[in-house]
Amino acid sequence: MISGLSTRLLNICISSFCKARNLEKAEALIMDGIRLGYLPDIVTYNTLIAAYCRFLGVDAAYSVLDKMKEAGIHPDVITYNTLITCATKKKLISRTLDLFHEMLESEIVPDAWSYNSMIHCYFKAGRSDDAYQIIQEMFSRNIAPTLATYNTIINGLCKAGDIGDALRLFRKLDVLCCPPELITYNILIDGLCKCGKVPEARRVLKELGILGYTPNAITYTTVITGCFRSGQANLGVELFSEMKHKGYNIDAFAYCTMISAFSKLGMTEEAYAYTDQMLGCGAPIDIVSYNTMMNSYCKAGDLVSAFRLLNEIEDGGQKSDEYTHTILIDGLCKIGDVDAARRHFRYMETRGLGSSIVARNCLIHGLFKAGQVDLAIKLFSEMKVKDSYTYTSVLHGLCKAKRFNVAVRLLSACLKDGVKVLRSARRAVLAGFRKESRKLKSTICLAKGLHT
DNA sequence: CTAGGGTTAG
Repeated sequence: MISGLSTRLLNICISSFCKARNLEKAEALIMDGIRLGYLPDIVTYNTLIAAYCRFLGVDAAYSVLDKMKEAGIHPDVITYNTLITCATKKKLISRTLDLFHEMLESEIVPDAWSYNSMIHCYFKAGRSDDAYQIIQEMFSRNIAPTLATYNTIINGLCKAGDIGDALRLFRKLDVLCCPPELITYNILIDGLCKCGKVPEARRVLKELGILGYTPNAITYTTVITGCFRSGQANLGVELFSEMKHKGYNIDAFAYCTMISAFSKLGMTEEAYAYTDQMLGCGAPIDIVSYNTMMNSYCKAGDLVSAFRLLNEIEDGGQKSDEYTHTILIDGLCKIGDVDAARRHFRYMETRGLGSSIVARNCLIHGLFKAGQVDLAIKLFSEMKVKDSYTYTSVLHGLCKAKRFNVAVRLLSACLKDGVKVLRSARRAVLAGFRKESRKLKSTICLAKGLHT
């Protein structure tokens, strides 16, 4: 009894150290506890695993799971849910699936949380059909869906472009005994904005107010992004100052919303003004904020400032990511320095980020633009995974280089494999090929004429 | 231990 109580107290202390990111202290406390005879329990380990997931990633967290098993404590459904959620957050799809299977093999019965995470995982991976299958499985196993389940599905449907189904499910929530909450409204508003239905989003916003919900900072930034996307920059700016005026916490999220919106419009001055505000307000600057600032510098052609930020990131002990380097590579290509872009891509590879399809797409585009056709084709043929951006860039590039025969063959391969290619690329290839054929025909006619 | 806002390419 006393031992149980003490372990519980120990767990509370460990939890607060974990929240403060002080994992060394947390582990030292576990060791102290063991010395005093208070053995860590499942809660201790789950707390530690959650902290490892948050700060060090799923691999590090998994090593705690091994230690836990060595100590004779069996992982439970919460242990696996924690790991699964972490893997999904990091977009490690196959890792998520492996963990789910491992959980089943360990005879741990998945609960609603597990299923919610799996649904989220499949939607995030763009695998809607697999998500539906998991939902089916959840129902057939009589696991009651929660509001989080419906929120996850509505979000997934929105992201998959299925706004109609998302709205239908949303309207059914009361009947399903899961009345929507603010988070549900935020999901729906974002989904509506992202598919261009800003007026509907504003209707939902109004409905939210009528029902007595108060929009939070997330609601605001979501609507602001929607305004900019629909060409209503003024309204976006207005809402931002309203947000400030009403005392909402203006954090890096809010500032980055404005910075990236103005960057997209090519309005450098405004983007820089919000950057100054962000840096001046003392909010912590995370990697996404750095990437946002770098992007605005790159869009303005100021690569010197962008690289200065890269040094700042690395000196400050933060880790640059795929976005960071892709932004730089694209920036270098846009100012015409493809050699530097290639060098930076090699640097990116040394950082273990070389598999980035977006970075490769940018580089291919830049190489074609700079007339380095053979290098572009080499990079293209080396790519293991290609997408519709890859093919569109390559088709445009081949047309620019007047290699219409290759382009036609590639285009027909795309059509056969169901790869979506921008209409502009399809038209360029066909127009070029027709023109080329006409030229060829007239040359043949001319040659025939000369010989007869 | 899940679900929502800000970062990249045609």
